[in-house]
Amino acid sequence: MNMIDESSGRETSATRAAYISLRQMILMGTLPAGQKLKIEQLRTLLDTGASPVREALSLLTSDMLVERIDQRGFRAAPASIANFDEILSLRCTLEAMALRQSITKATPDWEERLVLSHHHMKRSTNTDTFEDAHKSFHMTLLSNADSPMLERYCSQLYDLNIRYRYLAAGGDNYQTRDIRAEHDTIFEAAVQRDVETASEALLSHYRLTGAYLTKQLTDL
Amino acid sequence: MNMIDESSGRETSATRAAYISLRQMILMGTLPAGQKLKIEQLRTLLDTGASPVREALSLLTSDMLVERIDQRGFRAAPASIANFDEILSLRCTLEAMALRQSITKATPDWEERLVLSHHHMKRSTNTDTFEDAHKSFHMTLLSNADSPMLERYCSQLYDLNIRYRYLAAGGDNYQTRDIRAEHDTIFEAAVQRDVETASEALLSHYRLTGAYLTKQLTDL
DNA sequence: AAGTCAATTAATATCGATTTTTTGTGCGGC
DNA sequence: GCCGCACAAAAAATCGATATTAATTGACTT
Repeated sequence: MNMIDESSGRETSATRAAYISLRQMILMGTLPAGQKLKIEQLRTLLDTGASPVREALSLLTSDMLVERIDQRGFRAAPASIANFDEILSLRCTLEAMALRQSITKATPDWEERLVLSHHHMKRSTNTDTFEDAHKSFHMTLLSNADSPMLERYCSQLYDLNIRYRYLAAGGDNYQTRDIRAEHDTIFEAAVQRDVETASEALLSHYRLTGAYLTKQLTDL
Repeated sequence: MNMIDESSGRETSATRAAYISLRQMILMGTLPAGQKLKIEQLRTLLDTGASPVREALSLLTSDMLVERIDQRGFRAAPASIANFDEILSLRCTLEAMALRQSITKATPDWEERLVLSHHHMKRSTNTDTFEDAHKSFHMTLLSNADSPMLERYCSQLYDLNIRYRYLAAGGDNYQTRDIRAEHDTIFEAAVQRDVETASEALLSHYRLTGAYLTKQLTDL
C-alpha cells in the first residue's frame, strides 16, 4: 500500500497496528478468503477501537486484500484459481517490464544493493526470515526501474501471491524445488546486465512456481 | 476503485457522496495536486462529518489520487511529468495486454456492447457527456479480457490520466486533434477481430495524446 | 544570526454513543 | 407450500467529544 512509513520501528498508530495484523492474518489464511469481516468481531480480536479497524480495512482495500461493499461492510478478498492465474499473468508482464527498465538503467549503487539482498536471502535460514528476504530480493531487482507505480503494482501482486502459497501448503513451498539455482541465475544475469537472460529466468521462475501452485490448488 | 456499486442512482452513504465529490475535485484540479487535505477544511467544504471524509480519503488512496501519511493526514497525489510518463507507459502495456485478450475471446455479446458504446460516444455532444462515454468506450474495449484486476488497473490509470488533461488545458483537449478517426480505426479493427491493427491503433492513440499533453505540460 | 528547546496551537487519530441500513424471522395471504 | 410484508436483531455508518501527535512560534543560548 502507499502508507508512507518513515524508517519503521516504533508502534505508531492503532490503525497501523491493526493494518499490519489484519494483513498478516489475511495473507496467512487466518482470516479465510471470502470471509465476512465484521467490525465488532475484529475489534475484540485485535483489542482496539472500531475506527482503527475500519480504517485499516479501508487501507487493505488498496492492496486488494479486502473488498468493501458500500453499506454492507468488508470481506476478505475471495480466492480462486482464476484469480491466481490472473495474478501470475500480471506479474509476468509487469515484472518483466520493470526488470528490463531496471537493468537498462543499471548503476553501481543498484548493483550493490542487489548483491546485498541476494546475500541476505541466501543466508536466511528459517522460513519467516526467508520470506522477507525473498520479497526484498525480488523488489530490489525491480527497484532501479525508477517507476514508483510499477513497483507498487509489483509489490501488491507479490503479496497477493503469497496468500496462494499459504493456501496451497501452509506457506512453506520453498523447499520443494531448487529455487536457489533459479534465483542465482536471475541474479547473475542481472549483475551482468543481460536483460534477455534475466527476464527469461525471472519469467520461468514465476511460471514454474505458478504451475506447481496451480497443481497443488487444483488437487485440493 | 473497488467499491462495488450496485446499479447506482440513489444517494447512498455520506462516505460515497464525499468520495465522489472529492474525486471529482481532484481530477479537475479544484483540489490541486500535492495539496494538503485537512479533514476540518473538507468537512465544512462538503458539509458532512469527519468520519465520511476520512473514509472517502482512505478510499481515494486506492485510486492513487490521494496519499496518506501515517499520523500526518492526507494530501492530493502530486503530479509531475515523470508521473505522467509513467502512467502513459503503464497504460500502453496494460491496455495492449487487455485488448489482446479481449479480442481473442471476442463474442457476439461483447461485439454488441462495443458497437453501442462506440455509438454513444459519437453521439455525445457536450464535453461532460463525452468524457463518460469516452471512458466507457475504452473500458468496453477491454471488458472482454475477463480479467478483473487488469481492468481495474486500466480504469485507475485512465482516471489518473484525466487529471493531466485538466492540468494541461482545462480538460478540453479533445477538439485539438482528429480523435474520432483514431477511435474509428480502433473500433473497426476490434470488431474485425484484428488484434494487431487494433492494438497498434490503440497504442498510437495513446502515444499521440501523450506527446501532445507532454508538450502542453512542459510549455507550462 | 542561526540553532535549540519549551510552550502553544492546529490537526489527526481515536473513542463511545447514536442513527441508519441491512439482515433475519415469523406471520398471514394466495 | 411459497411469496410478500411487518417486525426484531445485527451490523454498518455516522456523529460529537476527547486524547494524541505533529507543526509552529518565540524566547533563549551560543
